[in-house]
Amino acid sequence: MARKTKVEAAATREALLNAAEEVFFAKGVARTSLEQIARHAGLTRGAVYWHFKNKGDLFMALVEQVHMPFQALMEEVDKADTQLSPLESIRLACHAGLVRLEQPSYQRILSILLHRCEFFSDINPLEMQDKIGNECFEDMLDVFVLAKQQQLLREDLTPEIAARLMQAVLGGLFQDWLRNPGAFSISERGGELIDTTIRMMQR
Amino acid sequence: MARKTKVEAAATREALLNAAEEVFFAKGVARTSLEQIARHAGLTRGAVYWHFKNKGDLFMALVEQVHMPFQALMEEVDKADTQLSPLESIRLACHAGLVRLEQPSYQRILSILLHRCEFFSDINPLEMQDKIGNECFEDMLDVFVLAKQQQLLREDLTPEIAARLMQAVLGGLFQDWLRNPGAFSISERGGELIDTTIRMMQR
DNA sequence: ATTTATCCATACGGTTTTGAATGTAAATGT
DNA sequence: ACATTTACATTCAAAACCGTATGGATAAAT
Repeated sequence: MARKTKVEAAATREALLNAAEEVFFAKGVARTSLEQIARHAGLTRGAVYWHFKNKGDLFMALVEQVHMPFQALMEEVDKADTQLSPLESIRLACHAGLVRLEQPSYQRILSILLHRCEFFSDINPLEMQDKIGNECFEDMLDVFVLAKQQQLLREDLTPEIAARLMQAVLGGLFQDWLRNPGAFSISERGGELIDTTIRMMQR
Repeated sequence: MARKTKVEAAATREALLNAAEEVFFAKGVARTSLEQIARHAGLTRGAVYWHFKNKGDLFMALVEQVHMPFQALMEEVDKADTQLSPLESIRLACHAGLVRLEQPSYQRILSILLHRCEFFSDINPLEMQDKIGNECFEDMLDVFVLAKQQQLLREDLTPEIAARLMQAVLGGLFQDWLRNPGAFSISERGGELIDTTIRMMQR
């Protein structure tokens, strides 16, 4: 086979990632072979093993594309309006997250991570989910602590419980929606849930 | 091989189910072969294919063991105290559900269904999760409608949103806990979340 | 007391998938 | 201009797994 230029090589790498995303999403990770991914991209397994060590390596590369820390969302909304109350920051950051989720690539890759893969080789999706969840929790907790200090929370609500509640709502929402993304609009129904949750938390 | 008595045969079927539960939980459904399950039970694949059609059939038999409709929980708590308000019924039914989850067998099988299996053959775990979730939602919705009629809910809360919120909280909680059951006690932390959610919903 | 059906082990054939080895033509370095 | 990488395609050997077919001893039916 003829050698390609660097840009062409980068393009085939992208093509492989796109193909993996589509086939993983359609058939699940365990049931798709590297052969199927390569053929879907119009290539052969040789290309896959050139660009990636194995299936686990390819999977990791896919998931890294959607790493979206909660803090980044917070900074984004705080930059747009620097005078937001803590609870408003959280509310808007969640809304911004929902909008990102509607992007097809995010949706598919998160769906793969949550619902369409098991353990394999040295990859543990549950640990990855846990890490993402805990990171999100820590970031939210800091802001809820602020809200508590400013007396914005109900008296019977500690920052810890508020953060855990918010995390559970978001986690359950994602899970429900990613299972069946066509059933409802996540930005609409999710926004509703987030708004009422924040509203109920206020004193 | 010598023929066994009926009770012996039923015992080996149970042994196969238990072995499947343990190996599925430890390695995920896709990565475990029927050979591994059989050997774990001290048997061979012949026994598996005698008692079950294939891996999907075995999986279905496993999952059927943990079918726990929300309505059953409601009836259970309503039987214990027939004078409960709708919101108290929901709260106690959720608590009862958490207690069941702590039973190791429930925990393992639900963890398999949620986190440790993908599509395979003609089995679609996502559809099963969806069905369970919707069933739970419908049952809860009925009770929230009652609560609304009795003016027990905040004015800005419709029964639909209340039910969706509750479902999201429970779903996120299960997901978090099943990912890492040793991290915290679900009846404690989950009970806390449920209680505060119900409390916040009241007017 | 036979006969038959059951419960499971064993053996067989076939498919799928993997990782590595090898080939090769063009791009790139010098 | 030449040597060397690069970017894949192709081929190969090995392992894993499935579904079925077959065998065989005994419980159960008659």
